Amino acid sequence: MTAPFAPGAAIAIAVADGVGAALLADDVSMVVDAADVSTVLADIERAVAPRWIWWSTDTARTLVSTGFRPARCWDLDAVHRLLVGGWRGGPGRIWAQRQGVDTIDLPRTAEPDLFSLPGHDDHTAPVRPDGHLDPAWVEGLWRFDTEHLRTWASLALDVHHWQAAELERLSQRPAAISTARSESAAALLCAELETDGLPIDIAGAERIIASFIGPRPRDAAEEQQFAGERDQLVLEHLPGPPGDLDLRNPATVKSLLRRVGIEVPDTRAWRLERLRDQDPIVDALLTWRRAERIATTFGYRWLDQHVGPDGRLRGQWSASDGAAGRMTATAGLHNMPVELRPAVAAGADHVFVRADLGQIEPRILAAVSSDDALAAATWEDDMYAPVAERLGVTRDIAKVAVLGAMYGQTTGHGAVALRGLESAYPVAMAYLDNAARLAEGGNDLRTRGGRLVRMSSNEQLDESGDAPGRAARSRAAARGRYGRNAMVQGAAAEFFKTWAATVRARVTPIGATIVLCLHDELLVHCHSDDAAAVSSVVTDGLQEAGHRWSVGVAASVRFVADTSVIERWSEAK
DNA sequence: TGCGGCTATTG
DNA sequence: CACAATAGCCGCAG
Repeated sequence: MTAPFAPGAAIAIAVADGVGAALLADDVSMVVDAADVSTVLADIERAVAPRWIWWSTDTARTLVSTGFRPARCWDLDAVHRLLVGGWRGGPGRIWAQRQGVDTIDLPRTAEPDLFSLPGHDDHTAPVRPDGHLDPAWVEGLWRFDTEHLRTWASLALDVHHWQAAELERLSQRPAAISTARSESAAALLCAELETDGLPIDIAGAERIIASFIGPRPRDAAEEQQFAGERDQLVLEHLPGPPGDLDLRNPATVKSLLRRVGIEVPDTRAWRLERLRDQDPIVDALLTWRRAERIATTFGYRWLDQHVGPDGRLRGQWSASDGAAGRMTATAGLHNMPVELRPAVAAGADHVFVRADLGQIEPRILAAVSSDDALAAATWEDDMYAPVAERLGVTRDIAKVAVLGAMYGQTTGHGAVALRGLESAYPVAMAYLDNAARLAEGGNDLRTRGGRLVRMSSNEQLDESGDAPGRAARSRAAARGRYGRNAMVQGAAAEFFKTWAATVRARVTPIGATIVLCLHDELLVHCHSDDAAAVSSVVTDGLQEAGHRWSVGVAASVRFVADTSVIERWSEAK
């Protein structure tokens, strides 16, 4: 059975569990039985190395679960989010965008009721007369035949052509097409991350948790008892009757502190930290907070819910969430306390190759703004050193100033150095100011990779008839900071995904897998014997991504990564 | 029961 | 304590 597709063809694929798959290129179509999906796709992959086109990452999840991991893809949902911004997607919205019809009030299917007969309805056409997709037709796909899947694939192919043409029209054209591909690859990677999970040493994790909150409680009553005992370690410092105080209530904590003569506007840890000497109860409270955090969020329940019997921590991954399109993950994969990192451990005979990008945001700023002077600073391993020298300030001040410029800070220690930045790096600073000014005025922005950052219909803060008062100015300033930062953070996210996609492609033949993406950090799990090879891939992949990033940029920017081979995540510096 | 406020953690 | 995110618990409104 030879695949009739042309080398490198764009092949739309629609799959349904138990039904099979329909494959469609411009001039070729094919239907595959459910049982043969993974083998047939693997054959085609080997023969013609196509780019697979699908409606949503759910297709990627289906393929990964059948054992087929495509090399290249185009995820209509991922590209849609790139084109129109935000996190919303789905076939109905994607199709409406392609048709140029209203996307505010999309048709929905009626709630299923006793009168609608499953498997038998009148919906025979996918597109309604008003141009919208018929949601009932789409939702019924899974129980239809391969002929319907073929229709679904042909619509995907149509949207793919349209999206590619739209990207061509953008002023960021070359970057946007390449971003569409890496965003798609990142979505596929998300499906793999969900399947593979992060290797965890369960016994080690339990020991760490126990060191904070004691042994695993046998039942709810014991859990409550242990919690009460932890509370007591704080309350016993109080003069007078302990009463029935709830340490989880900030207002209670504030009045509790008042009883020992401490007055604070809020009870955040960084504020209490400076008051440790004032009264022993402060230290007890901070220790209690730490334990409480482990108990509620990263305790035994977390372990039981998210770590499988195979010792893998699994969460849901999104390839582009939020304003800037960073990757996000649930199950604590992105905010695990450092104390728990020793429990992230490679399997037997395996290691992690860990790499994190150094000073990624200022380097990205140099690239997207084409600031020659700032780009020159990126030639150094520590780019804040030359910046500090040029500004005549310490390295720490220089760092705070650069970060402050990207975040939109206007007060504090960095404020003075900020003025120095404006004369030393006028191009980069003008780039940021321009983004902030546009965002303040409610104008949409696009990152270098072409992602739309919506400021016009932003749910952030809409006000009807607001007088130009303090509140309105404050909201405008907030929009400015939001937009200014999104241009840098968003481009950094795109760069990271380009890097991750490259590493994914190169590391797969070695038999290694990416098990964690953390904004500027990659964790690759591989056999110990392959550590050196994987390390090279990670480093070379960065050079490749950096080179691609510098195309069309006047200034040449250097990107750096710190790479190490470790057995536990905590071993990294 | 849903939502805003507060708090914690991470990059 | 600026930018982004997930997630828990509390009090309050409905």
